[in-house]
Amino acid sequence: MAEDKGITPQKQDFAAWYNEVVLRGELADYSPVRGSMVIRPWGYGIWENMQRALDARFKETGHENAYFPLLIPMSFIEKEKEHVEGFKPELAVVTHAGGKELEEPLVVRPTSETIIYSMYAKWVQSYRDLPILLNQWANVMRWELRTRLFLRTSEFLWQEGHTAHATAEEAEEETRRMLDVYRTFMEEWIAMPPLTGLKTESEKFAGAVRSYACEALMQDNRALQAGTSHFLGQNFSRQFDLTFQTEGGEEDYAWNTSWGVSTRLVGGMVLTHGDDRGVVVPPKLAPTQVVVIPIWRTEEEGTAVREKAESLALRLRERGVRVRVDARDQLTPGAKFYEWERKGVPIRMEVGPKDLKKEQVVLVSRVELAGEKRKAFLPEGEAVESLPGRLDAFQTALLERAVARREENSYRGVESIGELAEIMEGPGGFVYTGWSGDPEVEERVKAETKATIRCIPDPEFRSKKAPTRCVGGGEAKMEVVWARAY
RNA sequence: CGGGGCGUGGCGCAGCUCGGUAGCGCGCCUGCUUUGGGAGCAGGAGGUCCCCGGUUCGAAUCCGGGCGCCCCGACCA
Repeated sequence: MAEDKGITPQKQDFAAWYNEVVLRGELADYSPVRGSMVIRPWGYGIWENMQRALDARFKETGHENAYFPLLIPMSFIEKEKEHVEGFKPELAVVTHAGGKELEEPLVVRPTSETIIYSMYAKWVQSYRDLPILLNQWANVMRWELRTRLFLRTSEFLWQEGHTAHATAEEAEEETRRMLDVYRTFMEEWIAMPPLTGLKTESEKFAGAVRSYACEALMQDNRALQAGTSHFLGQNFSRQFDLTFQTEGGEEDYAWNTSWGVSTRLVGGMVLTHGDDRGVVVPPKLAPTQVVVIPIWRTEEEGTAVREKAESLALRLRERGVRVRVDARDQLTPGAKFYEWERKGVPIRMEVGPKDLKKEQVVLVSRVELAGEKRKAFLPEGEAVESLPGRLDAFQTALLERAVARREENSYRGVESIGELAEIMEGPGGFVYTGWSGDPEVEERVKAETKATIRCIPDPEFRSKKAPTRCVGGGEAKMEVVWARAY
């Protein structure tokens, strides 16, 4: 029976590995409707921790939460030309309600720009009403052809920030600020270090003037667009009459931004840190950071050991650690070890009769950190005292590991499509090349290599020596990063 | 949309070639023994075999049609 208990190894079949890790780690399960999923408590707890951290940052940067409705009049979506074209194929439309056909079909929001800016139009008269800085936590629906748990489902949870400003400069600044919020969050909380930069015309959000994105490199060396921030210019303002009187008394259209991250981040976390044992959850995101497993034989031992486990848990909670004691009697300790490892709890604490006598505990780390054994036998006091530090070290180590992996799989100075194709067919990764800015080149490279331009990287990610040749021949006007994407 | 796979107790599957009244593992329930890396034994519960139609004395099995889900390729956070 030991045979079917393992998870398909990453190296054998990455897609199968991912599915099994998500399902068996109890992050999510398939729902009866094609392409939609149920987020289970463990997965939702991770999302809640993400929400908490992000929400705090949104508030710190001056935003408030609000809620706009799920249903949007079809005519709204149709107002912004590029916006409709971008979303039409994946809209779910309500045509009947209350037992009869509706006069005007309603769209289940794929995103909320239209409804939100139509409301802003109502609320804004003067430059004094600006800026409006709102965010909403919501579900959205995009009828995707091909779906994957967390990474692409028909319905998903996200936040969408929508702001209106009096000047383009201010809106642009907001766009960049929120991209940076995302980037920092991904690094500090998910330990998933993204590349940031500008999207090309063909990859930008439908309806935006410019899109910026966080692009993270997963363990299979494919890129995951993990967060986007858009400068919308006056595109939506014009369609929804979002005008205001300037200080000089003239009428002008407001400048908008929108930005979002979704439950896709949970998938990104799995694809960044997971291993053949299952999920690995960074301590800052883990609903349970330390699981205490009492081990006993006799009832007498059981009582003593469980008591000890509870008192240790209490002491850890006093130090701000999220702890859970798993005292279930029906499972052997080994079964619990496997279960919590599958779910990715960062640290396990074992307490048995032997430890009671020696006044020690066993700490086992979910992953082997640089230069440390997974298992440590420590005096109780020391274990308790050291745990917050251990969790921090765990978090830091994950980020360092991920940064190192990203750099090891980044290729700079690539000058030809052939070279790029070779990397894509082989190991994959981020490939930096020069680009003329010609969409035709972008299209051709994509057709030949299946790689897309993930972004025009921000200055800090650019190569020391700027490329001079475009990957498709001719002169380079800028540097871009290619990868096969999720 | 194209290609592939699958649909049988809660889960994973066998049975289908060659029709004869449904089985295995895990899980679940009860009891006893267990518990430091996925416990053992004994007893037990649980199934419209995806749906509709056809062939047949008889269909999980053969034939026709439909539906659903998953995976792989073109579009997307």
